[in-house]
Amino acid sequence: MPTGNKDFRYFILGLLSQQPMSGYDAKQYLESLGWLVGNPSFGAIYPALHGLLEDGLVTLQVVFYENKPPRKIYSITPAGEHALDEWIHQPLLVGASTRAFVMRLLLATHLSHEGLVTHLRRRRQQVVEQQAALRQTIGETDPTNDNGQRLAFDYGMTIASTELAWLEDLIATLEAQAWPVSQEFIGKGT
Amino acid sequence: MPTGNKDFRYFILGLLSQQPMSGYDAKQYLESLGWLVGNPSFGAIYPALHGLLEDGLVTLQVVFYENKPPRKIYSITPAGEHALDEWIHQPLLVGASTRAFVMRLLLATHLSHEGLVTHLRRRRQQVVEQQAALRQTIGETDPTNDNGQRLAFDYGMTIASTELAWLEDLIATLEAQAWPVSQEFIGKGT
DNA sequence: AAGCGCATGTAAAAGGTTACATGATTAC
DNA sequence: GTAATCATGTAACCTTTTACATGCGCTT
Repeated sequence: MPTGNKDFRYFILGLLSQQPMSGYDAKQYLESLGWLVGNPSFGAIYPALHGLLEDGLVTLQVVFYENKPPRKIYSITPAGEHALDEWIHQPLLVGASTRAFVMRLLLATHLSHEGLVTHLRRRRQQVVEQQAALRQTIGETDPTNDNGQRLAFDYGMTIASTELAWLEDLIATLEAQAWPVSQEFIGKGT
Repeated sequence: MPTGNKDFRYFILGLLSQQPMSGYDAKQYLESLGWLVGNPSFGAIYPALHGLLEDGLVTLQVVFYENKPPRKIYSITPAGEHALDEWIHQPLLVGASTRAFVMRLLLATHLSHEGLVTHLRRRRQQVVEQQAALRQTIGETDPTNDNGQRLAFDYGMTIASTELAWLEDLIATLEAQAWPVSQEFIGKGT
């Protein structure tokens, strides 16, 4: 399969594109996000950085301190910018995790207006499909059924509805921002 | 430490405790849940069943058909019931995934009233902490900051708030039921 | 006769966590 | 002197996906 692989690596690359930092920095930053994107261990972060370095997507600069251990600051290269751009514009795989969605959302600055809207629309479709699947299963299941299943369905539907509303709202806002161009056009026509 | 060990295996065991089924059945059932608990592959399901069988937590019965391939129906054993009971009452690890929470929620029938409330309370605490972490990071970050970050924070806060409200609501309902404990119809015994 | 749905299974590879090792400095 | 923070890194392990193999019966 073409995409989906090494999402985490590209996400780290995205962080570096916003600001050069060390592996330690990256860990702290991710922790500050709560569990939005999980809390990967050093065993995941350092190898990711080494890989990016090997591929020439980042460069390394060692900074020495008098009273602290030296730090390895990674910075993105032009090749890295290009790779990041390619990755972030790839559509999420069907059934991609919420985490995959949030990772790209966090790097929204690297998306064009159109790219962001597209990303949100795709997520919206997935959430709609998730809701449909739940509704169908709930319909098929006889109502005398398991309590845990009912709770989980309700949970899923509640979260999905909220996310959907959030997405719709944001999409509408972003589309309105694109609107003035057309309005100008319409204005001239009228 | 994102998840408890072998959560998935125990989750499958939980499915079997609700109804004997084959690996193929399990896959279909999980798919019908949308992405509530993910869509594990056969490469995850079959080995899990083999492991359960080896540990004596399930038994196997092969059912033959005339026009279809034979199916291997797994049923939970008393030892399996016991192991399931132990597992499901263990508190989720700090930072456990939403998926881990939902898996236990789906098996809520196997939790006592107290056990379910405890489970929900622990999840509530985690969501509260997640929100606190986000608020703090948002506060520390200067407002001229990155657009993607703002979007992701807003997303995280919105989802978290909804989940929190859902949890509070359910906990309140269950606590209200706690006194009129009522007749628990355990099993189908007459 | 080709292809699909059923149904099981396994091996290789990918990706992550856990747990450790190192070593300097600051705080109690 | 002992713990904690800073900072990097590796190796063993665990789990899961990917991708394949098998084989039957039904449909086109």
